[in-house]
Amino acid sequence: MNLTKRIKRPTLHEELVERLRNLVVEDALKPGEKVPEKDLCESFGVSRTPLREALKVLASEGLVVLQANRGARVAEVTPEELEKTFPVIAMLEQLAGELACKNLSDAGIASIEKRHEAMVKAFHARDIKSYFQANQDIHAALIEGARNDILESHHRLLAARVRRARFMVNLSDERWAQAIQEHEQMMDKLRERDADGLGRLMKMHMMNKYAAHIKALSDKPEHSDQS
Amino acid sequence: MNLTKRIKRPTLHEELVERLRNLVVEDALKPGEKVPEKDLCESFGVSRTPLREALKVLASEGLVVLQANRGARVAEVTPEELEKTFPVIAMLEQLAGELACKNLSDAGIASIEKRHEAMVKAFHARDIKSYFQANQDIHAALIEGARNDILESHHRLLAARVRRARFMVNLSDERWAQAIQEHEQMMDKLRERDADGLGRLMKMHMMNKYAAHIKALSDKPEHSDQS
DNA sequence: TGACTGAATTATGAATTCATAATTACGTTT
DNA sequence: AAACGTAATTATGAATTCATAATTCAGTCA
Repeated sequence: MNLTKRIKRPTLHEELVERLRNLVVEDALKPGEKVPEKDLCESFGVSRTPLREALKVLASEGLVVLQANRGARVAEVTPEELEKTFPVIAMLEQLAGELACKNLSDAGIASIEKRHEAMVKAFHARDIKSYFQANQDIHAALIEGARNDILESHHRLLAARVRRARFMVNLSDERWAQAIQEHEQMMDKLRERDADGLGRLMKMHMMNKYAAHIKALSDKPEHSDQS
Repeated sequence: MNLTKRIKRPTLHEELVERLRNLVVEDALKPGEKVPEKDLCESFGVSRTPLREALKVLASEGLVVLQANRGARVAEVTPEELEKTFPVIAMLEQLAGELACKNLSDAGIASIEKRHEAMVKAFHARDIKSYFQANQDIHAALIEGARNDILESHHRLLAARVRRARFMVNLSDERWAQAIQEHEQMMDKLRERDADGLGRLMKMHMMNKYAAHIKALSDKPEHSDQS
């Protein structure tokens, strides 16, 4: 009798890390906002000890910042941070593309292809929600297809931080169309299993996304103090 | 009266994260070894609370692994992990090389040059200790010269994990000489501020380092059970 | 009225306590 | 003697308590 399956009862603090991370990434806790231990403890029904452990982890991930004797604040998403984060993500995506071409099975590629079609359909239907989900799925599948958990975990960390930026701007229709085109090209390379090609495209895709963010930010009138 | 300088009194847990990380990276705590909270609490003179917070952070950095109700163990350094980590570091070094060429001042380059000479001297004197230190300084200076703290923090995380591998093998004289040569080429590119060139070289340097590790591991007789 | 002082309150960092899971030690049975 | 089962011990996860830093708020004085 070999029960390889382990009974998984996550510890409180692991659970909390996950839930808190979601609150931050999904913008339920807004950047700059202070994270009141007491309130969260009550709403989660736990004591401060595991919650504080979770906050330490979130801090090491860069999602919150701790100030001694002043508690935790949700980390801001600044243009400077984006400027520094995107190039790093772009490099990781490049590597992911290269490795995915080598390590994905034909079935894996077919699965991505299906999601790609769903994404294109969502684009034509202007269904932002579905588009966003499909897009995220595709990228996640490519990263996972690289079969490199170190790469995956670091990518996830950075992606979480950057994903919060989507609440700062709304992407233009032009950028949306361009992104679809880039994805088409990526699919071509993936089908051909052109590792270098896909890597280059994924890196470029990410830097173009960054450029679009920058542009959207500069176009945004808000915060321009001269009225 | 503007005292921008803040009195910095690190919290206990920050201090502990640092000290524990050192113990792990410097191999005072051996891979696979269990980390007994009680003993460490005594030797550091702190209670379990901040120590456990520190362990959670170390775990999120991948230096220890936590098992529910079974405490913490120092993470193993496996060939599989190295295989996955080195390509990621290599990409980050490539980016660092590109950015360093753009962002380092002439004085910064001169400073690296000086360390490079010290390293070469240590090589000819076969002074491994000094060599290792100078080498590490150079890489750190290049990373820092990239002026990208996101890149820097992720690189530091990965470098810490990989650095532990040096206790697994001893590098060959051939590899040592080759590494020096690679560094010479890197210095050339840096002087010319050839961003792409330096990036490529740094990536290659890292992958060659990996290859040398693999070779040294396979040459190593230990653990080959047939006696 | 408005800025400053200092006490009261609150929130935080860290130690301690408590409940329980894991490990060890021991005794029993075959 | 070896293997199993059970009790004692230890280690861990989480709650609670305690000390102190930060913040709030009321009162004072210019």
